[in-house]
Amino acid sequence: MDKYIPQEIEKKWQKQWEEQDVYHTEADPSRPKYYALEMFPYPSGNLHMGHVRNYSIGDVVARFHAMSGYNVLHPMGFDSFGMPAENAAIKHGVKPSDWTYSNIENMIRQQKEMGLSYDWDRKVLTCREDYYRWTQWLFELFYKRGLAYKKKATVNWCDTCGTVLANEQVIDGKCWRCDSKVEKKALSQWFLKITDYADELLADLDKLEGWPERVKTMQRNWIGRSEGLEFELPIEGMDEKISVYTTRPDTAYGITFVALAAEHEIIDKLCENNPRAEAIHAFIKKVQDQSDVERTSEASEKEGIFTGVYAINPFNGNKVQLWVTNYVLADYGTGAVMGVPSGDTRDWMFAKKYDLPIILTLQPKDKELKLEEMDTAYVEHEGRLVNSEQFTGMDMHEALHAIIDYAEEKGFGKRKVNYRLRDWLISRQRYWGAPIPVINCPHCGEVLVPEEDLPVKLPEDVSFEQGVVSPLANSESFVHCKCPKCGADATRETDTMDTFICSSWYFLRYTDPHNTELPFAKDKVNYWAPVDQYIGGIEHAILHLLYSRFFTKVLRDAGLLDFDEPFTRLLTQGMVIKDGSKMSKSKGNVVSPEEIIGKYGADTARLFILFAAPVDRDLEWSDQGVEGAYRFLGRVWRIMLHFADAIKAGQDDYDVKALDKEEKELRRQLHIAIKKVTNDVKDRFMFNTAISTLMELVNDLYKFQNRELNAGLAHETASALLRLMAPFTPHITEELWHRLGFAGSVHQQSWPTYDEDATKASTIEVVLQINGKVRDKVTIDAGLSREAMQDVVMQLPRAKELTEGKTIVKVICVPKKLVNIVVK
RNA sequence: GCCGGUGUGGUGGAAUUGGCAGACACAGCAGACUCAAAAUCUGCCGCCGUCAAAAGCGUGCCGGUUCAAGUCCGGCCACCGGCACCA
Repeated sequence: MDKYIPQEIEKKWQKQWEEQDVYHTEADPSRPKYYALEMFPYPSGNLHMGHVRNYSIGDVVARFHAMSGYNVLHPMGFDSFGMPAENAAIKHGVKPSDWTYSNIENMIRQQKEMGLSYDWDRKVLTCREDYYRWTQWLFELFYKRGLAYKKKATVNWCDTCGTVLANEQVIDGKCWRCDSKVEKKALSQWFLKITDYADELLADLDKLEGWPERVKTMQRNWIGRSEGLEFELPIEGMDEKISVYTTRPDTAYGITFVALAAEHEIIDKLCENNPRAEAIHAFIKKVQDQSDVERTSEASEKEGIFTGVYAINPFNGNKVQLWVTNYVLADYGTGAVMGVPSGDTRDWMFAKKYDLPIILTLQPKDKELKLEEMDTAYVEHEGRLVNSEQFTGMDMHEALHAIIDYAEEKGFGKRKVNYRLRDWLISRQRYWGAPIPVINCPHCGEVLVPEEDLPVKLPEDVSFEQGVVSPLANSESFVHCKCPKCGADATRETDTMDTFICSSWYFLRYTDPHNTELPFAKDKVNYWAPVDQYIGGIEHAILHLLYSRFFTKVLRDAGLLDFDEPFTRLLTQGMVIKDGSKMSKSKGNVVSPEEIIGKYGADTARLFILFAAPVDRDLEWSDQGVEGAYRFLGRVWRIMLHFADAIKAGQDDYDVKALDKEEKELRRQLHIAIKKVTNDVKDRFMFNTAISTLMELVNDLYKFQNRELNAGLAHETASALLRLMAPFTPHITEELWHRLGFAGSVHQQSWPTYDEDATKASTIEVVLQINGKVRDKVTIDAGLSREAMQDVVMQLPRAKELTEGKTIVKVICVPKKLVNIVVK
């Protein structure tokens, strides 16, 4: 008998599928569509196991839906702008484009070796002119809609990367890519106004039922919406007011000071003719010399300096001190905070340190607080107000709203919603990215490059050297240009866009990848998108997934598409772990996909990775586990060929009544397996249990290896088994499909269906329980009534023995499952 | 601190609606085949106990609801992830 040699059959079928273009897709409004998408990779040069896992999952989803009758879009591309290409240029003197394209070529070869069902004709590379032209076009669309603007701001600077970073790209004060410490710099940079969409980005998370809870939670945290009151305190002796924001207006009668951020603009005015001015400026300098990390760390002490100036609490007319502090954030709320020591832990500590007064305004129900006995603030959201004039005695929640109403009525405050989310900084001082299509004219100011002049191409006369910031600024041919409006000599923007812009719309481009008139045609995008199932790593929970949602909403408002959310369902796969930690070169625990595929074949690699753990959990790599997957495929191979004659002789239509008892049971297991695998793949994404079901079915088939098997049943079983396995292991199933005489490609067959009646057994096993403990089992006729079943079980010797001399309190009978006798 | 997730044999994991805990696989042990080995096929495999059985124990911990709890409720613990001086 032929041996299973994956290397031969995989090559053969990959070639044939490619030649016959079997994965080509066209939009077809008469058919239901399914868009399955894996996050496109950065072209680092080689696939790693995380990729293999990602694509294996996606391929099962895509192939399953294709077999289930959907018109499936399953594309692949490369997120091919970015720093590593530039680093390669600096280190090895290769052009970023050459480095990138050769990496892409190698990775596509590896992806093809996996046997993935991509429509390669739709390949999207973000670094190609035919793509970044539309990235620039979209930037201009944002600009025209008032959503792209340039401003001078304190931004995050990574010196190692020689560029700025978005807030989302700063993780624990460090650069998301190179892990080096992020500094603050004041620069004029481009931003996208994602905050305009904060409310919708938050609210629509509730619509995303197919998203993991933790991803939605992360986005909620990141957006950080809060509701409260913004109100003004007049400054004593000056014609100025200071605005503060609070989520606890119910504590407003307890204000004893106001804390200002060191950067607050009113400080200059407060310092005029102020004997303390010098000390105040010295304090501010000290604060600003601290890094962001130091400043915001839990450990750093809250410090401040009294300005000598007082503000008036508009609620009760109290005089309160104005302090400059190191703990109030300049860019959140108003940059000034009301200080209520009795109701806020930080304010309490601050007041204790500088001996500021404390007023209690809230009493809990179950105990009575006394200021002199308290050693921290009372921060619970529960209780009744005290010392709060007309609001005294009111419940805290009621008072919160009543006090806002009062402030609005009196005209010194208003309801306000604040967000933690900041606008998206998109300028990057790097070469290998999409140039920002703006020209700076000495007369006209900032001017968009006319649409017909797009793309603004990356120049070739660029030298890459260590430490050079903004390579484009050093390119003569790039910088100098004419103003499109007035024709005067002008200069170009020399920053490129954050690569997260490129990846915020690539999934839309797949729907119409060759369009030269628009980024995508509306009918095509509306047919294919939104993505039905998106699959990728949790590391993109905020960055890419939030940005893509933002883009989708803006493009909807611009009329380019008709849906609100880009990804209907999201699956965040777990990491691939070896010896307890993520595979990485530095840890030396990397297993190369190429090696595994070379040794065992792609089918084994895919099967193992899908079987070893549920898709959303981390997966511990096991060489022995891979062996096990390979063994299973060998078992399938042998048992299928063992029954080859019967399978070929059998027909789709055969006399099921002619089957003997064992054969009937095999057929029953087959139909149970079809039901279970379908359910696991379609609704639950439980590929590990789907595969275990297939293994059980194969085990059942082995019970027949030393006896005859009905040809009709052999045929039915092989046909269904190969189709059930096809999405997981596309090559071996295709090979066996042909060898066993089935027509066409297994991948173009319809998904097997099951006969509910065929899954039913004629006899069932029921359990005898005494006081909830299993004491015996008995096989009964499946057709027995509840009463008859109970009688049979009650008559069991074990039942009699164990109830003898005891009182039967109760008998619970669960049809077809168990009888529980409760005795005393 | 707030939010989310996870916790089951030697190991990865299963148990979908409260109804036989441990499917499937890895590792291990044994048998068949073989001169032998590999490969393959078959069987055993939670702990304790027993010649074998029975009984008992067992899903992070404590308690509760229920005839019945891995699953529901209350209270903890540990680990992982996110947010955090956001007023």
